[in-house]
Amino acid sequence: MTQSTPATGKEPAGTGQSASVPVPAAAGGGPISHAIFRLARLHRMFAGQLLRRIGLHPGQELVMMHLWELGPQRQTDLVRLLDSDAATMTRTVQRLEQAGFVRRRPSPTDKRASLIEPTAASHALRREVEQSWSQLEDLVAAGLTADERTTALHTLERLEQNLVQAAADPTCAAGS
Amino acid sequence: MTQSTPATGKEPAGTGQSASVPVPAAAGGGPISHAIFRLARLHRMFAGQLLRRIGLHPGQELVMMHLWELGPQRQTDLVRLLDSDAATMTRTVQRLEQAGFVRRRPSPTDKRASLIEPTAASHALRREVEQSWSQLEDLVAAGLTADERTTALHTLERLEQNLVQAAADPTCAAGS
DNA sequence: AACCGATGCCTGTCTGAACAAGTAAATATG
DNA sequence: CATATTTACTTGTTCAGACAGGCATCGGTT
Repeated sequence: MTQSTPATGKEPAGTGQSASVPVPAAAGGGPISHAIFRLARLHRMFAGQLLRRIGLHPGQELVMMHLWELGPQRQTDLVRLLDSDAATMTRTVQRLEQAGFVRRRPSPTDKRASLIEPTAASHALRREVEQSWSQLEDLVAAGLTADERTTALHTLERLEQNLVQAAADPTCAAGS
Repeated sequence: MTQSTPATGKEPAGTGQSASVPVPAAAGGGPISHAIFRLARLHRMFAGQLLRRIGLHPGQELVMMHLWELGPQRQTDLVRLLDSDAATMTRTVQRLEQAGFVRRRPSPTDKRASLIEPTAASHALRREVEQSWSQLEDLVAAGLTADERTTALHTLERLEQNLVQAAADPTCAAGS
């Protein structure tokens, strides 16, 4: 019971939450956290359903987008670009390779590394992927004016920046 | 939609993104989606690190919070409360049981169901879990006034509502 | 009573994500 | 040149989440 009631006097149960958004008091201690959690979940679910149609799993499309745009990359580069994990990238690339969307070529300058490049077959997906992203964006930002979208984006980035800073801050308990 | 028109758009620069937020043009087609994605990722990571200290994995704490608050529940109830999956719940409960945080008791009225209840040992975690949630909330909303927090919460809920509505909307391509 | 659909739960499979550990090559250092 | 150290990648393990399928029970109907 940190602050179950925001100072602004918002009725907890009265926030017009639809039935599909169960907000038991369990989450009262972190309303924003809980909202992020739910939004992220829904968002990911939608992304998954859009991607499923084009034969990709969530996460894979990001790899492909970077490859399409930047050309062949080493796995390390992809890891850095996506802020992902080397182990995850290894397996994701393996699955993309198995699915025929990427190919591996040994790096000419480094025997440890291999260059990942999109296959011709993959380019057929590019449009659909970009379209899906636009579609998702329209879904999530439906009914928002350009101004409101900008504001929403700022809000999200503000929250993100808080976490980014906290990660870099030594006082943070979650510091790596 | 179609505002993206990323076909030739080499116009990344724009939004003055900070250095720690790699926003290659790949995400230009869905800035809000991308922001949600990144925020969620960071947020989850922090939650994971906070929870790790108290021996729980992300997701498990939600189950426990509901059990602490509502008392013994059937798995189906937990699934509905968390808007989760029956299969996932089965395994999550198994792990919580194995970890000694919950116990299973056959339902007196339904031979199919069992009641999941928190163990005495689990109650020792309750405070820490709630504290972690507060801590996470403070991290993610650091530097925001009460007003700004309310606004941020509204923004998140607005986006969520858009997705919820889209899910219910027959015109939605992502309909089940 | 017999049937049948709905419900509660479980298992298998596949995916991403994270952590730990290990291999091989490149690079720096002695 | 020989030895560390760093880098690139792989593998193993564990977890959540989603989907498909299966089994037992419950309920309502016939």
